[in-house]
Amino acid sequence: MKEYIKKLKVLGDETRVRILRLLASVDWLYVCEIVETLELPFYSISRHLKELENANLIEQKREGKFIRYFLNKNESFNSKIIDLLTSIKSNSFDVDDERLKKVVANRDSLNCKLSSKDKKERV
Amino acid sequence: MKEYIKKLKVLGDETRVRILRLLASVDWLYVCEIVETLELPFYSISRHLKELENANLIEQKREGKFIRYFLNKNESFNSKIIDLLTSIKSNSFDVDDERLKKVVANRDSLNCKLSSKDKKERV
DNA sequence: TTATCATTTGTATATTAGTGCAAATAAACA
DNA sequence: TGTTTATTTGCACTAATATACAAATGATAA
Repeated sequence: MKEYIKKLKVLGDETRVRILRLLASVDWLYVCEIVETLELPFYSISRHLKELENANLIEQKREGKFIRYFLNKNESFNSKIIDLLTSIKSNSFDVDDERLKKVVANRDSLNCKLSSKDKKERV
Repeated sequence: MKEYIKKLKVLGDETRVRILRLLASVDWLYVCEIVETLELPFYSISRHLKELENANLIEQKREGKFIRYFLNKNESFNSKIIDLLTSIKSNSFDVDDERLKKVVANRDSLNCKLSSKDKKERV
């Protein structure tokens, strides 16, 4: 499929848009931080991240036990997409932003084990 | 579904992106002109137009036997989407633009019957 | 080496979307 | 009125996506 359609197709999902917006507001995030922020199961976030990566919208880098994800800023079309997405105003984004702030602030005491357990119970 | 996701979702299809680009380059088009330009079956174009309309990206207006479609320019998010799409460079768009030029030039002698027959035979 | 933690993946199932034909509308015209 | 033309729609079929669980992988630490 054409590269640009692949990118556009991947935008048609709220979780993926939320992930892209998170990554647009900080340099990078661990998978578990995204899980924590969006309150969705690990495997769900993982699959969405893979789709975003297949569309070359994001990239990853392993850091020991953790994996960092960050925006791929090497393509001008990507930047235009991010501009479009960050222009959207929505309640759920505000909530995400709030939670992200806390998660990043507590990065030192990061403990993915607890939060992912949390998630399972809450669902 | 949230309005903005509905719009983004609808962009994940090449035919719909091609339709939006056509409509961005002229004031309006008859359905049969889009069929003629994109060389796709009538029913396929019709269905895609309906999806674009459901997402409030385009509007229609009947003119006698024909129906005109045109961009909905009343939402700023729509304009941003159109800007994004028109920034894409692609061979197939060039071909569309060429054909559209001819179709619009021959608008006076418009004859949808012939061209849609054409389509069926070519497929 | 075993245990633990972060993340991904295989498989199964459910849901949604795309494709194509033929029939249905809606307007115009003979 | 019946016919033709432009467009939409119902239905059947196939293909793509989403969702969930459990098991697998890859890294670290005990």
